[in-house]
Amino acid sequence: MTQDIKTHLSELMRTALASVAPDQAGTAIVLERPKQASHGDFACNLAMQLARAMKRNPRELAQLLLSEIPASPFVEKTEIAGAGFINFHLRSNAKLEVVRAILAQGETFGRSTLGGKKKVQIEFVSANPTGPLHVGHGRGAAYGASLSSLLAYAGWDVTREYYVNDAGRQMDILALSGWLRYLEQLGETVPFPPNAYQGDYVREMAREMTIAHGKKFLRSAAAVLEGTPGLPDAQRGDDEAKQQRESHLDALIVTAKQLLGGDWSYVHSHVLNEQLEDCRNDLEEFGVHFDVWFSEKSLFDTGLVERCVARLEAAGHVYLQNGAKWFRSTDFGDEKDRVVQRDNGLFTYFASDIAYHLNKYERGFERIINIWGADHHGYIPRVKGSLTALGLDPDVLDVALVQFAVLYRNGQKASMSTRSGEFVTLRTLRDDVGNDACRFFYVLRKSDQHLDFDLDLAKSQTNENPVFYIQYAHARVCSVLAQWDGDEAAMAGADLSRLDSPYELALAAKLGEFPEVIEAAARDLSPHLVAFYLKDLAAAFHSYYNAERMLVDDAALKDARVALALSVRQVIRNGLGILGVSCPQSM
RNA sequence: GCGCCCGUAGCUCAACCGGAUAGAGCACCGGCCUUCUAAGCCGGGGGUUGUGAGUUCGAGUCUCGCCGGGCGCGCCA
Repeated sequence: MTQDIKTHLSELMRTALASVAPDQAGTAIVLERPKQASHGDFACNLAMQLARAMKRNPRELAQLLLSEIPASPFVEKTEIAGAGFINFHLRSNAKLEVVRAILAQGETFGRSTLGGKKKVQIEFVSANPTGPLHVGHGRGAAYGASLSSLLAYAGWDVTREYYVNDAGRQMDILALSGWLRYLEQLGETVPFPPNAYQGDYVREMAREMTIAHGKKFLRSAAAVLEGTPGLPDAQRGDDEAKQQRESHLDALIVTAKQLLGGDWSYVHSHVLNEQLEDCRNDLEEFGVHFDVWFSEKSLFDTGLVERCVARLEAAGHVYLQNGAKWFRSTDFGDEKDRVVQRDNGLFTYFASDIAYHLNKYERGFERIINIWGADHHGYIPRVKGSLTALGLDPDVLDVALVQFAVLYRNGQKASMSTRSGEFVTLRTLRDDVGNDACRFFYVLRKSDQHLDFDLDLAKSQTNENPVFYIQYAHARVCSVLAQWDGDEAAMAGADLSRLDSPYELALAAKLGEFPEVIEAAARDLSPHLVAFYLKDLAAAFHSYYNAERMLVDDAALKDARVALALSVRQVIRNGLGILGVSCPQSM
């Protein structure tokens, strides 16, 4: 029953609708939980919806509908209120039925068949493995992991995937950075380029290489610098100077590849694997798990990128200009056409991304969700355009944008640039704040809203962090149950009729919302709704806890209250489980 | 300049397909521990939902203008 009380009411309304307005039978029945208790347990706005189509007074229509609603054993009374709402007041047995359902269903309570077991792929984080994850990635990780759990809970067959950008220039820069540090440690100092990776982790990787391979990769500084254009003055920030720095870096990469020959790919894969491993460990510790780590490089190795571009070409969506191949994305709503293959023959990142998406479709996913930083929003039209051009349905793909978290320390913005090395890592944040608070804090607001992450506040470990509030409710239930020391399983059959206080009925109503919250949150890709719901549930429990005693002498009443407490514990567990937050037994 | 997103209490944020008196937390003020965990509860002050129009039974929510903020506009990834 439980959730089906809503379905039940919906059927009552549909019966009334068929009788009052047969030609409007297709109108959706909307049942809401009124904000005010005096408005009953459910409100229906059907009469107002019909008013427009039928050009009649909503209250009159409400009266007609009301007289046609069949009698129900669960409904105490119905009434017309406001502009034409029909309010349902339920009998208390109907309100308490949810407790029984929770105890019977346990950790499956709230699960839904909404997703129909359809295969959905969720790709998230996908940070370049060129350095530690920072707090911006953390948000994407927390959101993606929670969303994945949420959709799985709502009946989807979820695959969590990380796209590893192991094929581009950034990886070359990282390999070069590691190698230059390696040379430096062996006494061959080449001026470290300002636009190479500065972080200490690069030095550490270099140290590991010296330990493992000694002087195997050693070359003279003079050889490295030979033929390399010089660096502009460090103070210069103009475009020309920036261009010169990039050229300098690229020249060094070319030289390094020549000097190292086959060893270059060793250095390259060494730094890649180091960073990837670090990243994976970081995420696993954060409770963020991936089913697939997908290599961008593999798209080139299997020739899919080439085939993909050829396919676009064959379909007439590609033209040649200035030696480069352009995809005519403007035909599909993009602002301008995009290069897929440069005049030097190299494919662009966009080309491999088209191939990646084609691959996703070919793997048979019925739904694809990309979680991107909001700064990539301009990228959506060209990707969707390329899918359309390939004859695929672009609506299979959803892109959920995550705004970057802006970090504040001592009331000031903290820098988050990876290259400068002055960023706060996710690991640092987790150490300071704790994984639970971190996971919860990240999903406490809509993902596409800016998040001000106040480090000092998060570090303070006070009750200002709402995750404690929810965990505390759970711990309180556990504490009561420990003192009660009865048979939990037997409570599934407890007589609940003794629960009649406003606190108890309000709590039961709140528990009953859980399945609706799950579905709404899954539909909107909004795990934050689960977080807000849990705060509300915890609040209802804390109020009750302070108002009534559960372990009373009256055995029947005690059993009923214990059953209620057990169901609260279960729903908190189910909810926090989706958000990746633990449920301590005591605090 | 063009495009996308956002403006809600002092601060950080909610608000289910457009519904009834716009809600929480923090901060501030006043109460509650001889009774299951005070990381809690109860009460109080605090709002022209940036602004001006429009759509309708009804707008924080939809449409348009304006003001303010963010992001994007590479043969980068």
